[in-house]
Amino acid sequence: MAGPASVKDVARRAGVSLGTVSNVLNRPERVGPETRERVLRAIEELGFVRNEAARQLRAGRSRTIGLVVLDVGNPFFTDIAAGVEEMAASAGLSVLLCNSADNQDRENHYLSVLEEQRTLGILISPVTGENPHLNEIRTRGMSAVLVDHRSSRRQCSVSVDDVVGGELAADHLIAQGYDRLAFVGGPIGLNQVANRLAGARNAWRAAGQDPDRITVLETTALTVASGRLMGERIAAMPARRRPRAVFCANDLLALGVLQEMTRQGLDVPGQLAIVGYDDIDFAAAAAVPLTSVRQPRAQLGRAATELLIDEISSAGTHQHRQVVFEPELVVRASTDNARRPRASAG
Amino acid sequence: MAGPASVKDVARRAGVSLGTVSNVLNRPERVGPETRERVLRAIEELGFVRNEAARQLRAGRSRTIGLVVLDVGNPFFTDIAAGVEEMAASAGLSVLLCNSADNQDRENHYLSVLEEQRTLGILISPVTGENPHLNEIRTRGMSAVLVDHRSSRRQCSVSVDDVVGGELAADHLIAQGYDRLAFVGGPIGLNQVANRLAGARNAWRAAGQDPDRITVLETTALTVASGRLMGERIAAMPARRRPRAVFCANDLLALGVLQEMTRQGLDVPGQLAIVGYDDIDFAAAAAVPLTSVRQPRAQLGRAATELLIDEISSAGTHQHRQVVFEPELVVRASTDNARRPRASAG
DNA sequence: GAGCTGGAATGAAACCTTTCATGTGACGCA
DNA sequence: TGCGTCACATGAAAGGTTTCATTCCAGCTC
Repeated sequence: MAGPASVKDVARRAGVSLGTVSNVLNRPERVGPETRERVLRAIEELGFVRNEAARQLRAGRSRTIGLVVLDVGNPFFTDIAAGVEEMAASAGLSVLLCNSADNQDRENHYLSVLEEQRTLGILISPVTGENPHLNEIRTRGMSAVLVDHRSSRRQCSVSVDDVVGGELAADHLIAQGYDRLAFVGGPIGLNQVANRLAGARNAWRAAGQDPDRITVLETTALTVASGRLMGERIAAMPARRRPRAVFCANDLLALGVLQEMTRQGLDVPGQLAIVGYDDIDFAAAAAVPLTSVRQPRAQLGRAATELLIDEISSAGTHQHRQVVFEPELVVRASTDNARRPRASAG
Repeated sequence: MAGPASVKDVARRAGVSLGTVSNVLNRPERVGPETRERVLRAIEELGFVRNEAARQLRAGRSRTIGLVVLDVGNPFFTDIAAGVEEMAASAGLSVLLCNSADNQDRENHYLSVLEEQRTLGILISPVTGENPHLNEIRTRGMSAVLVDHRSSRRQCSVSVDDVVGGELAADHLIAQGYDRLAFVGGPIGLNQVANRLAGARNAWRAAGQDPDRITVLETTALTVASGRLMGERIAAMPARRRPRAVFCANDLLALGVLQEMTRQGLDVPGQLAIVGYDDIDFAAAAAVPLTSVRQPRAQLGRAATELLIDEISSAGTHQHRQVVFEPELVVRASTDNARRPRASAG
C-alpha cells in the first residue's frame, strides 16, 4: 500500500461497494447494522482518513471561512479572532487565520489563497479602504465582510466609529487641561489611523483651537517597537516644545511610548499624558495604567461572522449592512492631570 | 456559466487543449509565446482561478503546514507563530494556525482536520506529553515536530529548558532574600507548568530548604484573568501567612497577579515580589516592570519549522533531533528587594 | 524528396469522494 | 402464485487539475 488508504481500499476490505462506504460515513442510518459494523472495522484497521481535498472538490466549496487581520501580534485582533472562532464553530465552520501584517502584497496573497481554496467567505480587516483585488474576488461570487473598517452600502462591514473614538480621546485630554497635543500613529494611510486623527482634530476644533496645531508624529507601524522609537524622539525634544499629551493610535504604540518615557526618567502623566486605543488587557496592567478607547472586540468578531454567514446562506435575499459600534473611553492614571507636577518643577 | 470558470472553459475559449492551459500555468516555457499569450488572455477574461482542492487532490499533498498552539491570545505563541511563518514563507509554504486553547478535545479536532487536509506536516505545542491520536497520525506518515515541549528520541522537538528556567527564577528570589515562596500556575498537568515548578523546587532544595514548603497555588488557566483571580486569593491571605514572592508560570498570570495587587493597594515588590515567565513585550511595560524568564520565541518557531521541513523533504535520511534552548533571566523592578519596606512597616 | 529532429500541442488517465438512478432480494398481502 | 413494497446495496458519473505518453508539424540534413 503506497499512499494512505482510500474509500476504495476500505470497500474492498469490507467486501462492499464504494457507495456503501460513503453512506456509512455520511448517512449511516441508510446502511444495515451488520454491514456498517464491517465497514467501520475496515476503516479502523486500515487507518482510513477522509481526503478533504477530494471531498471539497466534489462539494464545490469548503467548510472554512478566512479571517485576514492586520497584525496577529496585536491582542486587539486575537480577541476579534476569538469572537469569530466562537461564532464560526457554533455554525460548524472552521476559521483560517491569516496575518497581512499591514502589507498590501501579503493581504492580496492571502486573498488569492483563500479564493483558490474556495473558502466559503472572507472576513478581512483591510490594509486600505479600496482593494481592487478584493472587489474582483467579490465579483466572482465570494462573500466578504469588512472588519474594523466601515464599508460602502454595497458590502457588509462591522466597525467601531473611529472618528468618535478620536473625539473621545481628545475631548478628555482637553478637559484635563492639556494644551500641547501630539498624535502618534501610522502609517497615516491606514484608515483607522486617519479616522482617529480626524476625530481628534474635530474635538480640537470644537474647543476653539487650530486643528492643524496637533503635532502628528507618524510611525511606520502600530507596534510596541514603533512606540518605543517615537518615545525616544519625544524624550529628545526640548521640554518647551515637547507635547504635554499624546494620543496614540493604538495601545501597543502607547505602551511603547510609555516604556521609553519610564526608561528616560520622564514622568507619566506628569510630563507626558498618554491615551491609547483598543483597551487591550495589557493596557490596564501597564506601568502607568493606560487611559484608552475601548472597542468591543469579541463582539466585533461575532457580529462580522454572523453577517458573513447570513450573506452566504441567504444569497438571494441578503441585505448588506454596515454595523457600527460605539467606542467607550476608559480613564486611568496615564491622563491624570492632578498628578502633573508644577510647571516650574521641570 | 454556472460555477467559476475551470481550465476546461479557458481551454475552449483559447482554442487549445486542457493540457496546454495547465502547461501555461505550470511550465510556461514549454508553450509557444503566441499560444501562451492567448491562454493568458482567456484566463484574464474569464476570471479563472485555480481550484486548489483539485490541484491538491491530484498532487496528493498540500503546500501547507499546521501550527497548533495552546493559546493564540498569548503573545508568547504569536511570537512563535511569527517565526514559523517567516521560515515557512521562505520555503514557499503556508501556515494554518490553530488554537487548541489548552483543550485536548480541540487539539485532537484540529489534528484530525490537519490530517484530512493532507497537510504537509504539523507543528504542535501539545496539551499533554503523550497524545495517542498524534502518535497514530504520525504512524500514518505525517511529520510532526513538538514545539515548547521536549520529546523522546523518536520525534523532533524544539523546547526551552523549563526546569532550568524554574531554577533561574527561584535562585534569583532566594538570592534576593525572599523566603516565603509561592508558585502560581496551572493546570499542573501542563508540562511547562510542572517543569517550571520542578525547577523551582530544585533550587529551593539546593538552598537547603524543604522543597515541599513552596506553596503551590494552582490556577485553571495561564491567563491574565486567572492571575487576577489568584491575586485576590493572595491579597486575602493574612499578611503573616502570605508569600513574600510568587513565581508565576507565565507572564500573563504574573500581570494578572500584579494588577490585582495594585488594585488592592499591596506594594510590588515591597509586599509581594513577582517573577514571570516568557518575557513577552508587555512584561517590560507592566505597572511594575516584571522580572521574567526569557525564551527565544521567534527562534523557537524558526528552528521548529526547519526541523519539520527537513523531516518532510529528506524522509529517508532524517534524524530526529531534540533542540533545547537555554532560558535567560531578565531582572526588573518586580523583584527588587531593596524596595521592600521594613518588616515592621506592614 | 525521404527521413529525421525537436518544439509544441494533445487527450486520456488518475487522484478520491459523493451522489443518484438503478438493481436485488426478501417479505407480506391479496 | 404474483405483485407491490421496502430496505439495502451497487456502480457509474462528476468534479478540476496535472501528468505523460502520443501525435503533429515545420524545418533541416543528406
